[in-house]
Amino acid sequence: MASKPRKKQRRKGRPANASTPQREAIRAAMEAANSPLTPKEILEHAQEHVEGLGLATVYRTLNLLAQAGVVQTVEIPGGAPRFELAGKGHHHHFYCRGCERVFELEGCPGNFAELSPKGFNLEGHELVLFGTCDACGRR
Amino acid sequence: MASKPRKKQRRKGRPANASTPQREAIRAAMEAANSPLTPKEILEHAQEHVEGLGLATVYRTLNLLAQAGVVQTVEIPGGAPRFELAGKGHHHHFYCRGCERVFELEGCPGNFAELSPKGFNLEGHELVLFGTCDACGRR
DNA sequence: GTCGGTGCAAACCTTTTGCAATCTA
DNA sequence: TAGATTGCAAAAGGTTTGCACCGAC
Repeated sequence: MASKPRKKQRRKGRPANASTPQREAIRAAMEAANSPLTPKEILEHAQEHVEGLGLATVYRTLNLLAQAGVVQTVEIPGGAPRFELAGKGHHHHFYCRGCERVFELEGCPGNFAELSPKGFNLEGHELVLFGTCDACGRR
Repeated sequence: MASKPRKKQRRKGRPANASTPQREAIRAAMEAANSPLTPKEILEHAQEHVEGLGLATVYRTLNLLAQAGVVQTVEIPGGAPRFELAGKGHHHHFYCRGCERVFELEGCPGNFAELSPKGFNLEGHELVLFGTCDACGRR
């Protein structure tokens, strides 16, 4: 180790976390949808605005936004991982086994503290409901 | 046409879903653990009883047992898929962010029907609590 | 000119599948 | 012997990473 680590001299080029057409398109795709989307779905929607957009950029951007707390991951047991914009307040999801779509739910029964064993520190929870949506139930 | 069997037509070879050392070891590994295990963990534990056991066999057996309702999948957001023996009654899980272990919880607040939108048919739910376990909380 | 962002392709990881060998009823 | 199970390796999906090029400050 001949040289000592330099301090971050980062103001030369473009600032980090810049707004780019790709990132705008990815965020727009998620805003347009009112339910969590898979990376593939995000790619397809965003490609309508930015041609040549690659899946790697979608993943990189999603990870970036997730780290910044702008997007949240939504994992449905038995389903593909999805992403949605954060900042909508605490809510949960309903997964329709018929059309495999995910719906956002309002409200939360909360109060799961009593389920935690003694000495455990409860920091959060995840709740997913399963069944059939209105349309699939009528079939 | 060949003669028709009068009793249960047991085929010539080994009956399907037979008990084998591999399957016994896999089931034993899950019984020994009091928390859901990942396929890799199951493989490592089962290999102590059956040398040369392959990961493919673990997956095949798990899928077989899952289809038969003997094991259940437990998916933790942000964690690897895990498997546990079924037949323990309805319960949920606590995921410790410190040691990344999964603990089984007793009881269930139930009654999530009111969260479902009108016309939706609720068939089931999945609940996961996050936080730190007793040991990790003392650190 | 620098440095971050992007696209492409290769690498990685997890899970599934094809196939020959093995084993049991 | 027939058919089921297994182990290995290859395949298949999904996600991440390396690298050269491009564009914004």
